[in-house]
Amino acid sequence: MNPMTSSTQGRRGSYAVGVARRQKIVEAAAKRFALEGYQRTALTRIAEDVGITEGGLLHHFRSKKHLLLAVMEHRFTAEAAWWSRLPDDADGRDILRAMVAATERHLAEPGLIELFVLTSAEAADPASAAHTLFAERYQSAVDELAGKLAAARELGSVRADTDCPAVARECIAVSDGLQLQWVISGGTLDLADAVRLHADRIARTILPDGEGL
Amino acid sequence: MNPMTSSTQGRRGSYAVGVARRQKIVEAAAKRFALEGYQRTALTRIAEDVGITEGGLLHHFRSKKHLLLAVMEHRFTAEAAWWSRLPDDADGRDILRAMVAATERHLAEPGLIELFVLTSAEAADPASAAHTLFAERYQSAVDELAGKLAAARELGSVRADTDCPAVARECIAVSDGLQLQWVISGGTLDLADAVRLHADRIARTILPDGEGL
DNA sequence: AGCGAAAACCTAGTACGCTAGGTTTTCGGA
DNA sequence: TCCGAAAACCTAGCGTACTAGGTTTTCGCT
Repeated sequence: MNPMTSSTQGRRGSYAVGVARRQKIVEAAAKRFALEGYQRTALTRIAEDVGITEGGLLHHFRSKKHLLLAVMEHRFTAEAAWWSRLPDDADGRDILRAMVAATERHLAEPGLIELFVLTSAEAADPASAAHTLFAERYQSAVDELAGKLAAARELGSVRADTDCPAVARECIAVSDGLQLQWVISGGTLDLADAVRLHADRIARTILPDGEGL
Repeated sequence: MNPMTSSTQGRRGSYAVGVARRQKIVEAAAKRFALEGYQRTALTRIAEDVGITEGGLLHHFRSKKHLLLAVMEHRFTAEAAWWSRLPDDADGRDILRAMVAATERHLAEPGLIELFVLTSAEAADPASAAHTLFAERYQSAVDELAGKLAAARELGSVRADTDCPAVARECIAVSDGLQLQWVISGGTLDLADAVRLHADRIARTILPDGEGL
């Protein structure tokens, strides 16, 4: 029998101390990243926060980017949980309104959009770990949204000639693109309103009544 | 008289050697960044390429980010020049088609979109130099596109009830957001097609005939 | 021509991200 | 209970971005 299934296999998992430590690290990192920015926070500081050495921290997270990734993964999980609360039989209008609501929630969490933009850039490098995470996230985000739209189309609350995956991609692109413009404008841009305007345009082209939101 | 206007003012400008050096540095940096990526290229390498020390390089560009910025500024200038070729009396359809064409041009230049996404993230920090550049770029990009749309609206080739700045922002957001999805998909996504689909939707909502492209 | 001030460039040193390899701690099983 | 293997953690050292301060080069002006 191979070592993985053997009864005498070595201890594979983490120790209790390790799990607790990692959680503390992610919390400390999230706090510092949001507060002073990713670039400006030194790993040594985070390590100090949780009472270990920089080297010790790097045992748990192979690189600073991996740590950023862990923080973002945390956020994504919360985001996915929120979306799953949208009922399966939601009509087209409900779905578009949920998009707008999601943007408003993002705005409420300070520093989140900045971190998102940063991780996006990191993900541009195919060799990075962020790339894998983001590739998966985008795939599932597009798929989920497209799926909900397709379900609504079956129920007749979205036009039959709608290209659901394309609309889903576009909505996500607008959301990301406007978020970028928002951070760069220094918060001047009325992000929620801009997203609403787009959702309204989508509504006029994919809802059977041709009306906006 | 103040020192700025005095005939005995010190030599303010750069020397010929300096100008030439800076140009060489930007060229070398652009090449390396596109080839091996921003993070992976060391300043020492670029300095070697142009025959100076790392310290010497940092005399011309205060930081690696400033250098990246200089490279991007180069690209933006070329981009602006391209857009200025669009005639002032272009109708709504022409403008939307130009958007699609712009995307196709971006795709032709390898590494450009990656660099753009990277600089975007950098620009999220209000204290960075990239922030200022991007803020200006977005403002002028939105203004120019909105202006062209408004002109078309005056000529009747765009509906009278169109919110031109909003449409401009949305177009740019979609372009940026889809570019992000493109790099993350590893080039799998048909970017040009996705942009075309959006332009088509815009066309149906802002052109008088209600037709697509 | 050559003075002199500013640009151009270099050297030395610092902080940070990260690696390699060693030491200590945890904890399931004999 | 206590062995031992893996996790947890540390120390030492490297490469890179960047700073401070000094030296050399450029070039307008007299």
